Amino acid sequence: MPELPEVESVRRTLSPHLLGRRIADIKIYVDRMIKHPGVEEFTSGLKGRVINNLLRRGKYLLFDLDGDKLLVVHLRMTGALIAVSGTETPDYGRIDFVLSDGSHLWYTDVRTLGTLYLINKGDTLIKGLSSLGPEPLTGQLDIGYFSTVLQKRKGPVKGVLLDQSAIAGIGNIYADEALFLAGIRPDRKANSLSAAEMKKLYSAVLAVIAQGIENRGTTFRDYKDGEGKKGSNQEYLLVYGRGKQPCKKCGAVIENSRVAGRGTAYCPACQA
DNA sequence: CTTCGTTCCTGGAAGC
DNA sequence: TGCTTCCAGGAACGAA
Repeated sequence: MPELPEVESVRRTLSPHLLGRRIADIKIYVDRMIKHPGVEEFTSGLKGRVINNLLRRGKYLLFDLDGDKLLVVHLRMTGALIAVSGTETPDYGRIDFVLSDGSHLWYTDVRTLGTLYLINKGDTLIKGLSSLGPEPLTGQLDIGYFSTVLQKRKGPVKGVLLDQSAIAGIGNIYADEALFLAGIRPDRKANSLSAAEMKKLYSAVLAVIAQGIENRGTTFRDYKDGEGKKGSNQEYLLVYGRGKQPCKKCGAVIENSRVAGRGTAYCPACQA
């Protein structure tokens, strides 16, 4: 599942293939992922635009186009954007962006849950994008804000980490990993954390995100970067996907549970 | 305002 | 072996 580190890895690997290129044509094979505007206007609005920059906000990829337009892509669960130099169609290819140099940018998606939008810069019609919380790792997310948000919430702390309007970019993998690193149970009420625990969790969030980017993302099932390559962070996961296996720190059996509506893995001995 | 349940979608794994 | 059922989960949405 592409979370902040995966989307950032896509941005970095894709950029050299796209910047300065013009979108010559678009072929859409699954209409329902185009959320705004209609498929016709989406296609005509993109044709001829130059990709000036590729940006990321939370889990959203933002293609900065000429004419003050933004192509916004959210990969959701199984989406991928892959630069392809030849004419071959990748597996599960859903949208084909034909570029001015003859290369292709393919949007692939097994489950077709991803979303694409073409908007004007400054538009706020994508609610999930305009209501995003602060970005970790760029100094936007500070400990004061983080503590205040946790103190205000009565639900499980994991739910706050997953809430994109509270903090941008954290998904199920990095939430579980951060909570393990901080030694905090995922189902603890957010407002029950001590100041020391909040600080520990804050540092853990920054650490797991940084490590994820350094390892070019976690390929648990489907994730691939902009060149179709897998990440390596899955080799370093401590709890996610490790249910019923021994904890790498203490040897206790990692437990699977359900917190905030998500599958959750944690160590009952290391996390309190 | 928060919180929770439902929905979307496909393929792989588990169960019978 | 082959069929059916369940599960993976990010975000939008409606309801409490």
